[in-house]
Amino acid sequence: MANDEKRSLTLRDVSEVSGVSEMTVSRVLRNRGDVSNATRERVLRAAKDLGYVPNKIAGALASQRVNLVAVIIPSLSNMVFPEVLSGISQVLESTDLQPVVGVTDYLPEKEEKVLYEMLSWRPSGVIIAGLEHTEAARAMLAASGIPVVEIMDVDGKPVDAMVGISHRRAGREMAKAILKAGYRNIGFLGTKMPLDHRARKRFEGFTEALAKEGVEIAQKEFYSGGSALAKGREMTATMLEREPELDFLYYSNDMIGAGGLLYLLEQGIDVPGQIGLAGFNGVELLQGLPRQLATMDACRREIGVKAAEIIAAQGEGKDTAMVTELTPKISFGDTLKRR
Amino acid sequence: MANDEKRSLTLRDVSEVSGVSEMTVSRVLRNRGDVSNATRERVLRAAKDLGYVPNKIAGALASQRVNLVAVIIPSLSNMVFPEVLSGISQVLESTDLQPVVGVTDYLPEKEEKVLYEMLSWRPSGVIIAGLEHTEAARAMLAASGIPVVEIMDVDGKPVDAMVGISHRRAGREMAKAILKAGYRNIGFLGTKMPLDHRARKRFEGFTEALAKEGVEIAQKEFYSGGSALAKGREMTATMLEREPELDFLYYSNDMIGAGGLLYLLEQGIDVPGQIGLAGFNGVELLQGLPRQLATMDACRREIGVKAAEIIAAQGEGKDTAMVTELTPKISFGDTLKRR
DNA sequence: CGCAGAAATGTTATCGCGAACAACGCTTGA
DNA sequence: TCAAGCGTTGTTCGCGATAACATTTCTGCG
Repeated sequence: MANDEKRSLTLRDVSEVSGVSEMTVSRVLRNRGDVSNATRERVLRAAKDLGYVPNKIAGALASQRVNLVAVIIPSLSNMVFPEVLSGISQVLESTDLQPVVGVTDYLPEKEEKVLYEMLSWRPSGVIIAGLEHTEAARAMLAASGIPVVEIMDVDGKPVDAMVGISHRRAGREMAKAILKAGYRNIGFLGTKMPLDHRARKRFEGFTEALAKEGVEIAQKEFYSGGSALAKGREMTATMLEREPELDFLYYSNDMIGAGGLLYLLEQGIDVPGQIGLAGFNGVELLQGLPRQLATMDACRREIGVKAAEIIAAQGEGKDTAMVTELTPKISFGDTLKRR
Repeated sequence: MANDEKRSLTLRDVSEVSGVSEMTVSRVLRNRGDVSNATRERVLRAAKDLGYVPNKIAGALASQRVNLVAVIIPSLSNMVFPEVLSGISQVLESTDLQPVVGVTDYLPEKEEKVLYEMLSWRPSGVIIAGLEHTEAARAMLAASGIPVVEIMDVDGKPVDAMVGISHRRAGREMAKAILKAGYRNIGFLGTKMPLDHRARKRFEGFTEALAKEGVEIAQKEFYSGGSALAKGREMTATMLEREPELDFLYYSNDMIGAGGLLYLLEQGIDVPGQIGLAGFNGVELLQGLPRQLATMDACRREIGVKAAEIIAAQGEGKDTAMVTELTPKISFGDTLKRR
């Protein structure tokens, strides 16, 4: 069954064993073209006995086709991108395409490097998070000649196609809901965000909508690194110490929101009576919390699905919409009064 | 800067623009061999102007070398594997190797498929989670002729190298610690684990060590799917309803443990006085909980680091240890009495 | 039985790059 | 001035597969 040679097997080895030409072996293994059942079986048998695994490198070079889709995202360690990936995988599973993931750690230069690396494998498409890239990265994407889908965000101009939500609008909507519920003394807690453009846009939309009603954010607090849950806890404590009059806390993601929620409950503070809370993302984690945190679904899975569908469709020559804006819905949970 | 042709660029295009041979361009772009500064700069300039990205497919075929390391893991959506990955990436970053991730969803057939797919790209090494694979998968690994490191687990026989902890031992140690603290009426909560061999082994070690002291697990509960935090909560409620006399709950992972902890605290139950708790993995999340859950670190990052080091070393022809067993440490937290 | 047309199989020419070796040209010292 | 020596650049060939076309072997039907 196994083979112990140093040199790896080729079509030629299989063809010699099965007594047909390399071309026929190739046809059998790719299920393409007419091959009689007898030879097909003989070839499959030989391939299996030898433990032959086709060399896609050579195959790709010869056929000028690579069944890979580059997926470039900032991080795997929060809950958001794995869910996007799962949407992508689900769709691609029914095609012959395969996702390959690259992680950028929110660093533009690393993004550029990862992109270069992936493009050098000539994938069939690129799905990349965000609309902000280095100039070189944009140029590569534009020059690549393959379908490109920028995801998560629609506040900007895409190289090619984009699928996402408007984070500015998400921030605005949340602000409106908060104001409508009667809160006025609002604190914001988020990541240090020079490089997280989507968090920044939410923040901008949020402050903008507040300003329109003459409200200004009373307190801000930013973190970076560490356990988000713990950070949410700490930041909440710090902020309330500084400004006990706050009646609402808007967190830029659910994890720190959850940390804040746990802290407030521990302190015996009335949520949402005394203080209201809201996060962002709609992560699954929230379902296990003592109280349901108000949040806004970022449509992560759906974004992955749509993006993959675009790539798959373009692979088949079909035309597709260039911009797909999804609309997140507020979930009020138990931490944001309704009216 | 950008190029709009349909056909993608080749060395030839760059060579024509810069007026040297393709070989010289190749040398410049790979930083290999002697090239005068004048031509080097001319070539780099041309490549950049054209937006040329080398074709690694052709390069790999010609050089018979691929700088990819296949990393095959069951899931991305829990906290455990991303951390392993981060260890791997960190090490590989200082080499010219690059990880490529494949996900199996804990399904042996999918693992086999993913492995086949990855091997067909002729990577420089394979890092794969677990010691249990289909026979075909084992055969492929053995026949591949490249370094293979099986990770996470050392309770079994590896194809080649392995790095991990003994989950049987981890289960035993936790059992001992629990007994030593005086608990006797113990419940177990975990995943439905026919396919999660490591969870199964922990469970086996756990029951075995209890049995040695004449203790038997009083209640068991298994889940699958859904939000782990919420499941932990539900299962804990169910279990205590069925058997209020329990004085300890051992969870097969920290997420469900955290759900249980939150539930118990809400119910005003004295932890760890009335009921003790422990989980497994040592995930970062725990740091934000109201009380520190007892757990056992799975050495995830370190496993990734060691595995990557082995691959990197073998790439350079160095010999390495075939078995690396790491020893997890119990962290008592606030939910397991000390003696 | 014979021949058209389909089915099955083989042949040849790439694909884009890198390894190995060849050739070039400039410096240097006898 | 010229050969040796070295740094630099070019040529040839092949990596392992597939596309496109060529050829052979079956079929079926008049």
